[in-house]
Amino acid sequence: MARQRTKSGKIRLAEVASLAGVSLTTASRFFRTPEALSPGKRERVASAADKLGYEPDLAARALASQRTEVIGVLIPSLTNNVFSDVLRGVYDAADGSPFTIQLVNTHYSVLQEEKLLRLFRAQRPAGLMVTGINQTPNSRAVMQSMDCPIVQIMETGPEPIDMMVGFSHSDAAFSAVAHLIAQGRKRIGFLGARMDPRVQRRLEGYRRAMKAAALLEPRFILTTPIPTSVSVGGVLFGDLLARAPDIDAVFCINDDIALGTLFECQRRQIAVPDDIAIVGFNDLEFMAAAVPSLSSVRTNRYEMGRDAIAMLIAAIAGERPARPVVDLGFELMVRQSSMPRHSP
Amino acid sequence: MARQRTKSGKIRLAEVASLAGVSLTTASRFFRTPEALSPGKRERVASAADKLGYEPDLAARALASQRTEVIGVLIPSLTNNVFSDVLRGVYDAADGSPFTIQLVNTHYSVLQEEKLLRLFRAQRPAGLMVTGINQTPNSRAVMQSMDCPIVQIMETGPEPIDMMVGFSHSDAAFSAVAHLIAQGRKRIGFLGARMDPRVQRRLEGYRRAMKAAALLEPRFILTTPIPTSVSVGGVLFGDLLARAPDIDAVFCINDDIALGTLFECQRRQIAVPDDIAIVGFNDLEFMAAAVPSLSSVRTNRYEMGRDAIAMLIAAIAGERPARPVVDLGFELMVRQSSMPRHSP
DNA sequence: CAATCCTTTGGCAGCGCTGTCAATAATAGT
DNA sequence: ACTATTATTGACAGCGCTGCCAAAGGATTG
Repeated sequence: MARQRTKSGKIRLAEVASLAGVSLTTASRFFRTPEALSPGKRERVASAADKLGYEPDLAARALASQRTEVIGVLIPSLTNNVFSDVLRGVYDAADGSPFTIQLVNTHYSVLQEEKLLRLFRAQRPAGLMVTGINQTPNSRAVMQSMDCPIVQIMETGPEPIDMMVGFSHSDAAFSAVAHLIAQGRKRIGFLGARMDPRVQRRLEGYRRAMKAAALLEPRFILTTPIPTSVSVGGVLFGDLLARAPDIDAVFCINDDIALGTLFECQRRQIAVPDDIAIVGFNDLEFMAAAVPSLSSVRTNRYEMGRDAIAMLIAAIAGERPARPVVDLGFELMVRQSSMPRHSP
Repeated sequence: MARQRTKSGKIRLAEVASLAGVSLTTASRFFRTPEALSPGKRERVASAADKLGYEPDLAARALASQRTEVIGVLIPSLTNNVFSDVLRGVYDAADGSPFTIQLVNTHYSVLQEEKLLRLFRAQRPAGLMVTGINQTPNSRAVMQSMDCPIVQIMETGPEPIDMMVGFSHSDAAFSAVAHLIAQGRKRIGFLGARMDPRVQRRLEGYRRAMKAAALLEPRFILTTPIPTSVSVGGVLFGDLLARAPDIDAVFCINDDIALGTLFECQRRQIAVPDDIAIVGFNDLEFMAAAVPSLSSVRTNRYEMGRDAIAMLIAAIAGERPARPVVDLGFELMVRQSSMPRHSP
């Protein structure tokens, strides 16, 4: 009898086939197109595979079929807890599917992104998920040549490479600032850090809302390229106050900055919302628990990751979505920090 | 001339070889053992590969060599922001190496862990990183049969499967509670959620410290199986207060719970630290920024992920560490929330 | 100068699986 | 009953690369 077992003791498909009394081809077919097998053989291959504890060799499969079951995921940062929610959705959606997530970190660098895309292309992924819509022409070209479904997440915009699931950061910021204006706030600060493309668009939304109310003043806007954190939020707020002591509200580009601002207010005995109103962005869990509770713009991060991967998996199976661009929207969560002032 | 280019237009190694004027074997050797090539050929293969933009086919390589350059990483949760720091270290350490991280989520389930380990084994990873030390006998058996370096992280303990990098959660908790006792606190609550093995050991450390001071009382201990969050922290603290209104300090199993406790104190006008001292665990960034700043036990999560992967990569290269178990320790960060009371 | 050893190179047989095509069996149509 | 289809199955040739072994030089040694 010919060699059945591989050197390493691993069970090969040939062994399953011979135990089931079928050809290698039929055994292989059991895993690819089980419906093409007669019920009898299907059953026999299944039980043989089960009895032997067969696990397919993915490398051999990938080589022979020229396809993989890998979904490449490009994320700009692992630090940012926004992405940890997205990733939860990503992994949850991939769970139970045959697909494997291959996560890589671009560190907010478009060159790194280009390099990683080339690397992915060489491995023929089944699908690809990329963050944002600001890919370089080179990156777009690489993706276009990849012949696998691709989904862009976090934002929506014109000219999707393939599919998109996100929301309008500009509109979300606009609505937050419009809310503050509606509450009677006039001198609304903007606190931004690590000014990535999405944050830039939030700034754009802020500008649009302020300009519409004829309240826009450059001195209200304070940004820094350094990464965000709660401490940075406190420092930024302090700096803003030094520059524009008359502000009566701040829109923070994320919740860490907002929490840092709240702490700084507590430290300086500034009453929130009576002296200063605060609105954050993302609506992390702690915003509702803070004292006072902090207003924020809820974004659907988990759903974004989950739906993006689900769309990808469907597209890999040939089911193109009806609409390739999905806008998950946002919701303004108004809490104590941006409520009307107590009457004096 | 024989087929050079693969159907998909991908450049194969044979093409590089012929452009460089060497045999396929030599070209292959350039990527495996470049030092075995004569400088001249090495140079020619390098420039040919570069000119053609050659990217190796990893599936073919894996199949032929019976090895992969994949490091499997098993993490129990993607929600827990403790792990996002670990993962940052993991990905940073893998960056620049030929190794690829394959991340999977066990959802705190040992059965899931077992299943995932079997799946990994079938793909012959180059190395493996698993969380914690509470693997089932089955899981240990699978790992032992895997013939690749394995590192356990988050904790230290006896009988490493192979290597370990972590710290003693029990000692860390002990030192936090001992600190509170040293500050004159007598009725110290314990707030725990999602009681995973590491949290259990923190409880053990708390018990040890309290018992040593003859202060241990069951009513001080409040735990819940539900996942942690800031809100849950607030609720737990409220419940603890209802049960033991006389407590003068709380040790929280993580910083989210601690922050929730602080907020709940603010809500109830309980003075921190005068009425209640608070100590958290992990020392997330916001702890220092809170008002009052919150004491915590600093754990080296980033370093844990980074060092674990570095050890793995070294071990794959044949460089076994001098000591297979690395204790990264912890540091008690004493801040305002556990300072002495103001004199009355 | 021959014998020996080391360095460098190439030929070749797979790695475990899938895609293609042909063969056969079963079913339907006339 | 006989042919046309369709449903099942199997044989076989690779997928692109590496590991092994042998060959060819070159250097070294006695």
